[in-house]
Amino acid sequence: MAKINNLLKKERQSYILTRLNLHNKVLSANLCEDMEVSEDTVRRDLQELANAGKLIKVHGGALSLAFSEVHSRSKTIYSQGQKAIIAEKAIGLIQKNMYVLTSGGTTILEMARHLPPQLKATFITGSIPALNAYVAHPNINVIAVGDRLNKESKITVGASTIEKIKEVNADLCLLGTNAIDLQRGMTDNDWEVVEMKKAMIAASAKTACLTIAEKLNSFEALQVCELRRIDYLITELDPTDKLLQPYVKAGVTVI
Amino acid sequence: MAKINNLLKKERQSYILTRLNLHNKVLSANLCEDMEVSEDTVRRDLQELANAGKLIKVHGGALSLAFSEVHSRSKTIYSQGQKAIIAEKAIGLIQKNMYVLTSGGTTILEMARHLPPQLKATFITGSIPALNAYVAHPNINVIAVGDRLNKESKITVGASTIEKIKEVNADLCLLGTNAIDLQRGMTDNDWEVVEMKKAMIAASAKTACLTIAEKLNSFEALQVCELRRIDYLITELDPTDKLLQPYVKAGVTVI
DNA sequence: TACAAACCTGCAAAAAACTGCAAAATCAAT
DNA sequence: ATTGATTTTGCAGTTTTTTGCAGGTTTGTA
Repeated sequence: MAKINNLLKKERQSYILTRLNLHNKVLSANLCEDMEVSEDTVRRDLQELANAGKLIKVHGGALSLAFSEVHSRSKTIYSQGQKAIIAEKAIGLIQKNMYVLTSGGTTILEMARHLPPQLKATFITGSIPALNAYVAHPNINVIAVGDRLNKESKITVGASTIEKIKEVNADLCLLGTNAIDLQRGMTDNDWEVVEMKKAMIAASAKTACLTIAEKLNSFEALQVCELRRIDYLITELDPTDKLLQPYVKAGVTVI
Repeated sequence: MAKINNLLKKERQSYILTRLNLHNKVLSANLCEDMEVSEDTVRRDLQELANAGKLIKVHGGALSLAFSEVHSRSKTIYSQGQKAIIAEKAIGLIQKNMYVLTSGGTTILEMARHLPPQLKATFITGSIPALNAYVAHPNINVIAVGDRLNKESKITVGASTIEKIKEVNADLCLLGTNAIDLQRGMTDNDWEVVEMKKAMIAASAKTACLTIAEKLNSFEALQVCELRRIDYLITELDPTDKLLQPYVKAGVTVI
């Protein structure tokens, strides 16, 4: 970083803000070296800018305002909206009298809440929160696959669950997804959950993968299935989005 | 997962939350490796975030709030105070490592919420609301008996459910009760629910009948079991209450 | 029941922040 | 240009924050 000296107070502060916009963070030690002023001066500058609400002061430096917004309330509501978009798209795949296998997860839950009241279909799942949502629906049939409960993921797991799923010939499988990328396909971090999802995919004619775009191109330790086993990829983005083109090219129908 | 170093404290915590939102859980060991700080620092970060209510700290890592928020809405239950009394009495019957079959209903639900956190036992049920309550408990094992869902009563019913229950040798069966009287024993109004309860009683060494006193000496169309099959009768009243004496005389242990 | 991993407590070193103060710089008039 | 008021800056000493570590304890699991 270039050294700049003999700055007036105003100039220093605008320099700090410029750097902050560029890198989203500044360190006091760096600033006082580059501007050739004492740490105290830098600290006082940061303090003033923080009081003016132009940055967030932290121990050792400062962060840009964009930083705090990442996990604010508005962000969580925003992601709720994204999941609602995904939910609507997924519902478009469900036709009358279909048998639908679903996993758990917040995205699936959102879909369960958005199901149109007149829809007639049969939903099969081991996810307790999903079951909870399905029972509120007036017309669908619900089948719970039972066995031991994995309390962390709130789904039933175990041999009996897998067996029951294998007996099903479902039309569609809707899977909430923790991670997906081109090389490793769909991956997850819980062995039992992975086994469940594998069984669901095997028991369904078509598989749809629901995920917010944030989780695209990330991976976890355990593979659920290769990318080519996935028929539909559903995100909140427009199918023409640049981020999704690699998946289109790989043969997945992106919705 | 990519390594990122030289982070400010706020950045570290933000990074943790991002990863948590992405994958629903993080391991301390992973985090301290990826951010290149000591385990102590990670632990302190997680502790602070947990105190701020941004995540759930668990042994070895942390969990996202997204999942646990789902079941937080608790409707006010009819005569909740009385049901709490019944719940406490019923819990007194449960001993360590017991296998307990339970039906559904608000009284059972109240009991599920009152279970002492250190209790270790196995609970088996087909009731979705009960399952929802059981998953929140840190130590119990939970087994869901699965099959078609009866949406009115929110329990699983059908041949497969009955079969599964028959395989169990439970120590105790806790039944929420719609109606009980001296002549007809326990009665109910839903064919499928009655079949489930019959199976549960047959599969248990002891049967406890939970009911508010209001429902004593009333009856419904379908018999679940005769009075002599009931080992314990649990109401909110004192066992010496006049209303209960006929049941004592009939050989039921009134609690 | 034994073992390893995770946890907690207290401590100490390093970095950063704060406090008060005086020197230096800036500004605004003459 | 000079002077006086005001602001800004740097410094010394002290306090706080952060971090890692040593130890002893708890916890989860096989």
